[in-house]
Amino acid sequence: MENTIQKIQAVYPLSQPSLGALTDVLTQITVPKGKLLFKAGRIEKDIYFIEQGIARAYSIQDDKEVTFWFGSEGDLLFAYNSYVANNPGYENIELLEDAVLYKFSVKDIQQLYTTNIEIANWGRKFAEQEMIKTEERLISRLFSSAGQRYHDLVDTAPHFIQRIQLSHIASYLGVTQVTLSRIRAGKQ
Amino acid sequence: MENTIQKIQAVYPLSQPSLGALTDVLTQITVPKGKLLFKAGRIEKDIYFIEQGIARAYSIQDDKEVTFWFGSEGDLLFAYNSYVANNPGYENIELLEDAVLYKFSVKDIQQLYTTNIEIANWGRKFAEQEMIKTEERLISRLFSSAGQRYHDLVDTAPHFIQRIQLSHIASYLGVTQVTLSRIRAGKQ
DNA sequence: TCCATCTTTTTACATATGTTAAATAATCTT
DNA sequence: AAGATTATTTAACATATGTAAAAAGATGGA
Repeated sequence: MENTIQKIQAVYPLSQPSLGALTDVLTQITVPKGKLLFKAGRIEKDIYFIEQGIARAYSIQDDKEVTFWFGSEGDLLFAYNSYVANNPGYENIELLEDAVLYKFSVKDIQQLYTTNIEIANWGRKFAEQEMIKTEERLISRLFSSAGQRYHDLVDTAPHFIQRIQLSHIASYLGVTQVTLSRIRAGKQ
Repeated sequence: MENTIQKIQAVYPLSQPSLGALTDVLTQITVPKGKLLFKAGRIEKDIYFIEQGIARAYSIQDDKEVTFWFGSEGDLLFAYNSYVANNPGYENIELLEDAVLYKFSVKDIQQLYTTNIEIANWGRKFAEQEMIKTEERLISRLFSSAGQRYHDLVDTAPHFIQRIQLSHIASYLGVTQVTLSRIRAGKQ
């Protein structure tokens, strides 16, 4: 569980006992490529660390899939509204490769939040970092053209470009695959 | 400080002693319309609750202001990167009306986070709620046209439409003011 | 290795949105 | 109240991106 431990300590360093309390609630599972782990409209009870593999989150809008997130090793899979407020999620999350995950329940982590101040602060830092990342994605949409954002993605997350099919990348960038082809051909 | 207290308790209910510990670090200030409270590139040491007034956050991109956030009574003014990581912010925050704010320092709140588990969980819930709100803004951009988003804003936040000039609204919606005029005229 | 399927690119055309500028409307100042 | 300034709408034109369909390329199974 190397990637998972590294992610946990990168969010907010925990003492050995607190780290133990957190890892005690984790269970390893393997999931095949193509598995739809989260479905929109459900209250999701579990959260997963990605130890190995790649995933995308999408929603259906006017009969079309809109991809709005990619994750890989070290990222967490969770439904925002289920995690925060025990409400139905709007995200479908699909594994794009065979994956190894560490699973735990929202209930377990919330129990730890109210009893262990280190883990409460871990949860705070985790939410703060997700908040920053989400804000960055929003800002990048507001400030940059699809072409710029494609090149940013090539520079900062080449593994996404290499491992994910272009129809999903185009959707993520907010353009059609035709436009992404034009971008890749250097026509803008 | 009615709006501020109400906001604090809405994020995560605090016991009387914890609420006292938090409000003890607040100072009331008044700020005139037009004041630029946060400037991009600075490490911002303070955070503010909006007790009364309205504000916008924007950045400069290619010589143009891009507005990406509005806030009013009960919202917090803070620079994401300064609050989370003590880094320079990318946001300019301008008061659009004469305002009453409650000010406190990032340092003070972080001190409380490490010593008071209730306030640590308050900070966690606050970040989680900001994360959800930011994700919602992103999703709304991805899924809805500017026209739909304008009508959503009219329905869910009419005070923003009434109190904020249309050039800022257009920027927030990600279109030019010409397009917003066409939307308002019902031409789409 | 060949065929079927899936993915990506290219083409041709339609259209929504941007740009620039002018006209109208609203607000502020003295 | 008049004039000046600022905000909003309208018009005319240019262009980037979407749509639909076909072509080209890649992948996988028998």
